[in-house]
Amino acid sequence: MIQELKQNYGQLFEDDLLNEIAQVGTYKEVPAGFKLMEIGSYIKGMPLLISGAIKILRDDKEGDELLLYYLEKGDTCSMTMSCCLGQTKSEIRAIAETDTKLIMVPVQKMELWTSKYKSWRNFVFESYHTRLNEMLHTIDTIAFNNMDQRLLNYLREKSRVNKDNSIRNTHQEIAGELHSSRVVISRLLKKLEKLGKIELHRNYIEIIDLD
Amino acid sequence: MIQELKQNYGQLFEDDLLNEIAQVGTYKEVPAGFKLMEIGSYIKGMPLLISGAIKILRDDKEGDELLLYYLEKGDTCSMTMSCCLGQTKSEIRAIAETDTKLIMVPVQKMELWTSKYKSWRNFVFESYHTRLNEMLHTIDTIAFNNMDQRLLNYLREKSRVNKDNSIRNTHQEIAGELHSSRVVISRLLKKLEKLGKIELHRNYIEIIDLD
DNA sequence: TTCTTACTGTAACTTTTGTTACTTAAAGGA
DNA sequence: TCCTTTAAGTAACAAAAGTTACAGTAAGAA
Repeated sequence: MIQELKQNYGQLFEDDLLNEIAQVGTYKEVPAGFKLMEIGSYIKGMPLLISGAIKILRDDKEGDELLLYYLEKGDTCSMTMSCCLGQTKSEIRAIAETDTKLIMVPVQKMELWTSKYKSWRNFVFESYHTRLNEMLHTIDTIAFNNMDQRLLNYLREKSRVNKDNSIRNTHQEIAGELHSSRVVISRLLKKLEKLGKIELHRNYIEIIDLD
Repeated sequence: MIQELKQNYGQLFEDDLLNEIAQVGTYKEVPAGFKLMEIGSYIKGMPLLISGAIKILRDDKEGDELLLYYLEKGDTCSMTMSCCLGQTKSEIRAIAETDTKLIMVPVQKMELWTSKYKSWRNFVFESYHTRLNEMLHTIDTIAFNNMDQRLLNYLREKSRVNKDNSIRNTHQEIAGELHSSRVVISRLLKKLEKLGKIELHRNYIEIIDLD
């Protein structure tokens, strides 16, 4: 674990902190689709991502989903930190988008490290910063774009985080993450196919050119 | 200023910190409508709200607005803190919703206080926490609700923040903050009036019962 | 192989939201 | 007072998104 840590967080954290993390943290490998956090559940640990990607989702009362953003290598979950302080329940759901390697750090250490290590403090602030901006971006997308534009963004992002030119999802699943309906998504995808941007297949979508 | 500080932040901060704030901070009273922050501008200070309310707005490329949330007594602007660290430009616009009293703290002090005062650190984290949740709530509203529901929420919030049963805005202004069009808002307001929830007048809306 | 299930395509229709255009009316200045 | 400006009401239409229903087809199970 310590090599993984040094490789990914070596420039960020001082050695003392790296050692502490190695001592109390647990290394985990989770497969794509693994649920790391459920809405309403209490939070035991804070994830430090080594590789892979985690998608963060929000639910409405009817249980419909909405994809907020992805966490990637070097990211942590600001929501988790945020919740830890208030001892509140999770407001979001976290699911591994790809096979993911991460280190789980017990939340109790949070406050201690925050006063002890400047680098940790900076890391935490930096995380909040990127997360707030990510949320702003999410709001922009929802508020200012039509569904066709949102769908394009979605395909681009998904392809990027998965490092895969094929989107291996059904239209139903995509509709869920965009909080739309299957028929609407099928319709718009067909339009994109006619524009030569994608190719539709059963269970996957081949990206041709999304510009 | 120091009384204002003690009254509003006395339980939160230790005396040393209160004194430091009093030394370097500047007390300000701004009238409703005053622009405190523009998108793209650099940030000089961090606001600590004493009374009143500030609305935080986001723009799209065409210059259309969207109301994100209000800052109130005891709040500060996490976006500002967030920007300070990265020395980046403001992503949002801040305009006084009501006459507002606040203390402006130079951003240079941020980092120092963060390591020096535990109470400051907690305050900053707490701010991030509430702001992230506020953003989540904003996303919920936009993504999961129709315009009529959003309008209802808007009227409720506005009335609460202004401590006023009349909404003193034109339909045009409301449409702007909800990122909709005047005609749509007029239409929905008329529907609410017919339901007996509000009364429409020129330049203001009387709230009857929003439940 | 056949059968069943899940995924996709598409038509027809509804609802919601946005747009254009025009009218009426209130407020405030000259 | 009249005139100008701005706000609000409304109709008619257009576009976007959601819904229902059903058909065709690929994939995997029996």
